Amino acid sequence: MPELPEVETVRRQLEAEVVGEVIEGVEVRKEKMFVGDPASLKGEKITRVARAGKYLLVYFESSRGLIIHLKMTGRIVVETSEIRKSELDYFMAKHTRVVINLASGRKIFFWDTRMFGYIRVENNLQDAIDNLQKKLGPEPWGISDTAFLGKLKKTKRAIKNVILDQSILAGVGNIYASDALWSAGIDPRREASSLSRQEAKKLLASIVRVLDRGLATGGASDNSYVDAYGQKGSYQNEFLVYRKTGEQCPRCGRELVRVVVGGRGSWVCEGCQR
DNA sequence: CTGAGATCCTGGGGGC
DNA sequence: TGCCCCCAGGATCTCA
Repeated sequence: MPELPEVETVRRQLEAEVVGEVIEGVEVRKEKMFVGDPASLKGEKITRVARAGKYLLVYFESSRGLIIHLKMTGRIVVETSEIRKSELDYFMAKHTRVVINLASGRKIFFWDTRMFGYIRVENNLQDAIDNLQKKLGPEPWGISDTAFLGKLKKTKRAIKNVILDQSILAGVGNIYASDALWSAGIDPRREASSLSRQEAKKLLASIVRVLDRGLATGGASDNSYVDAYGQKGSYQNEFLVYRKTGEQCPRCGRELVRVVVGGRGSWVCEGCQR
């Protein structure tokens, strides 16, 4: 699932590939996944690609721009000489929902099996980003232990639901939440307000650590994620507990179990997560 | 106000 | 081989 490390990986690559490119036209194959008038993008020049939480932000030279969310199975892939024809054919297959044609002749593919993701045209991108930021909490690197603890103390919700709440902390998804909670030795079902200062500090440090590890490995390609070059990341090879039902806890050896928290699968060691 | 649950969607996998 | 059902989960919506 594209979470912060996956989206950031795509952002870096997309920025490296498409800044300076001018949009020639947009081919929308799935109406619901493109919000706005595709024809209006002709002539827009891309100047910057940024990110807010799990949202990709594509700036144009004008005040306009795009907000992209990959949701669960979205992929953004840029046509480059490194991507072989066979791979492009694959991306062009039935799950390609939008194709952005660039004046240089290259293409940006928006591929999404489950069609939860979207590209939205914003006539005033900065205003749209400002509104988006109001709904997003800080990224895990940008919050103090004290401020994090303060947020936890305010709610009786399960700690896992709280760290997945984008208005509290932006960028964490199910994979990194499960691994960070294991790393910090905290049971995902714990009431958030019950965490001690020490536990909150440890959890925040664990979240930062797993996200950094995700970034360093190019993200998790557990099922459908690939980067902007169509390549898999490798964080899935270092999952701590995510989707490891029945395997041994790396810390205490007890069998890991899957529990459901907030309707989501969560992997936990009931021996060393309290 | 909070928090829980449904919803959008398709494909993969297990059971029989 | 085929069919059914469960599962995957980010954000948004409804409802208690």
